[in-house]
Order: sequence, then C-alpha cells, then structure tokens
Amino acid sequence: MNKIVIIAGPTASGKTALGVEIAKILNSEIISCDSMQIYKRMNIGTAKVTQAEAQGVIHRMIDVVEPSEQFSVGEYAKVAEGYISDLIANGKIPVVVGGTGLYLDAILYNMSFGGECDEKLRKQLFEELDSYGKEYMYEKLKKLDPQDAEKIHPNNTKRVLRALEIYYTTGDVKSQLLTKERQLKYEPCMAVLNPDRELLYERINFRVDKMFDEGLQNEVEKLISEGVNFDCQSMQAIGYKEFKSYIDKEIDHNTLIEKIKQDSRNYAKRQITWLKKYNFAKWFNPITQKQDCIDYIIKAVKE
RNA sequence: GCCUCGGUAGCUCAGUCGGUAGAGCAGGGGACUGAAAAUCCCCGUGUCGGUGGUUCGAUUCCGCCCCGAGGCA
Repeated sequence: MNKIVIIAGPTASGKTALGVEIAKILNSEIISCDSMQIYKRMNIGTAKVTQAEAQGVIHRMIDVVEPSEQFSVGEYAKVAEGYISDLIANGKIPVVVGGTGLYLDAILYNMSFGGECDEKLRKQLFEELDSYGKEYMYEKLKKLDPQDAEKIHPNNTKRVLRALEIYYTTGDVKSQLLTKERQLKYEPCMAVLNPDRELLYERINFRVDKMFDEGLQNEVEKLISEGVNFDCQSMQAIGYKEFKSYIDKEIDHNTLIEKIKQDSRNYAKRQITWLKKYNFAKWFNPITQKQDCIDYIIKAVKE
C-alpha cells in the first residue's frame, strides 16, 4: 500500500505551516483537505495559505470552484484522488493537510457515495418538509430504510432528507451503500495537531481579529457585489455567514466579531471530536512537540 | 439622607402562595458516507448577597447590613 502523509487538526492549530515544512522535506506537494478553501476569492476568512506561507510548495484542492457554485465530497474525492495518484506515480509522498473530517474520510477510504444531488428533487423534498413536517419525513425514511433511520435522529432533518434523496436517485437505500467494509486506500502516516484547549481558543480569537485587520469585511462585501448571496453553499463558511445578520442590521460590528470567534471555537471542538476516531493517528501538541511531530512523520514515511 | 427596584449556575435571567431550584447562552462529551466551516444528540448543586428573627423547616416571610441601578431631596 502506498504511503500518504496527513496533517490534521482543528482550525488554528498550525496545520498550514507544518504541512509546508513537511512537504519541503519530502520534496512533495500539498493536497488541501478543506471544504471551504475550495472556493476562489474566499481567502481571508478561510485562512487560506498565502503565497509567502506556501514558500513555493504547490497546493492542490484550493481555489477549485466559484463561490456561487455547489461542491460536494464526491467531487472532492474524485479530483483529490487524481492529484494523489499523480504524485505517487512520480514517486512522491502526498501531504494531505486539512481539517474537514468527511473529506479526510473520502481520501482515506474507499467510499461509495450515494447518487448525485439533484436540485429539483432536493427542492421537492424541502417543500414536502414544509407542508408535512420533519416527523412525517422521518417516518417516510423509516418505512423505506428502517436500518438507516435508526442511526439518524429525527431532528436531524438534513440527514433525513439526504437519505431520502439517495433512495430516490439510486433506487437503493442508504444502509445498502454502507454494507461494504471500509477499506483504507493508503497507508496513512497521520498527525493530529492538538494544542491545549484554552490556548487554541485564544489563538482562534486572535486569528479572527487579524482577519478583520486584513480586510475580511471587504472580502465579504466584494463577494456580495459579485452576486454571491447568503444562500450559496460557500456562504455557510464561518467568517462569512455571520455577516448576514450584520448586514441586516440585527447585530453590531462588535457582536459580529464575537459571533465569528464563537462559531470558530465551537467548530474547532467538533473537529477534534471527529479526529478522535482515527486510531492510527498520532496526536501532538504543536507548541511543545512540533519537532517530535515532524520527526514522527518523516520516520513513518521512511519505514 | 429617604424611597423604589434588583442581587439565584461562568453570563443573561426565570422560579419557589415556606418543603434547599431551572431555561437560554457559554463550557464539556458525542454522532457523522455527494450541503460537513453544514446538521444533529447528551450533560445543570449553585454558601439562591450577608446576618439575625419567625417557623418543625427560609433562597422564599420579617428586621438590619453590604453591593448595584434609578428616583426624591
């Protein structure tokens, strides 16, 4: 099995810098694993690598679609897979850097996602939800796929609808898709960066302030003037979506900043929860164990 | 100085016609297969400002004191 380096961790844990450092040592490229850095012109708020930070290291899976476009894990997996294979074919070890859990799964495992999302169908499901309520939709799923329904909380409407969507587009029920054993596609040499919680939160707060200094508001206003609205998937990103209530004059500027910090902190915690499931990953405190982490990765790659 | 209203969880506040209390947010834990920076689930003991009194029993009623906000002087 081919080796692959993975640097993961919550937002503001220092993945970017460490990734570049390791990619340089390995003379390789970085495959970003981030659901929001996919979008072009969303640079400040997603903390995308700057040219200076990249130090000449090539980054893939960044700036791949317009902020007005839809994107999905399935597409991510397909495109990222291409870059990874190319690197491996050239005798290089890909360096995957990012914190989007589902996307990491998509790289690591052989997964068969359900059918593509069908705009019309999705709309239809939403209308049904509006008129009959979430309990009705859940009951509907329960009849079609009791096994999957059991795993989804009735309140988690988004999941319920997606499960229904899978059935209507593929004719197969979701639990059917999941019967196959998950299989690792590569041999992962994986490090999770995990600063002390308190420090992590401080870093997040600091970073958000910095984003505003660097012109986050300008970036958002520019996107909006281009026609990107808050219904766009890209605008679900933390650091962007919070601007809606600010622009609608529901909150003041200071509350906006605090809200972005808060959302970022909550997100970081969810990321950590997800990353705990990779039992082959080694966790490091990026402040006190940075060199240990680099040594570990380099050694794992050479073994 | 007098009057009024407050002082309850880290924060904002609810409540107890007297039987030692509960929401939201924060915080913690968790789930996760084409929206995932999304979406969802679980977790609430704290001298109920202090101190006396009434009472079998006070955070709740009464007195005094302290702190905050407002009003009258």
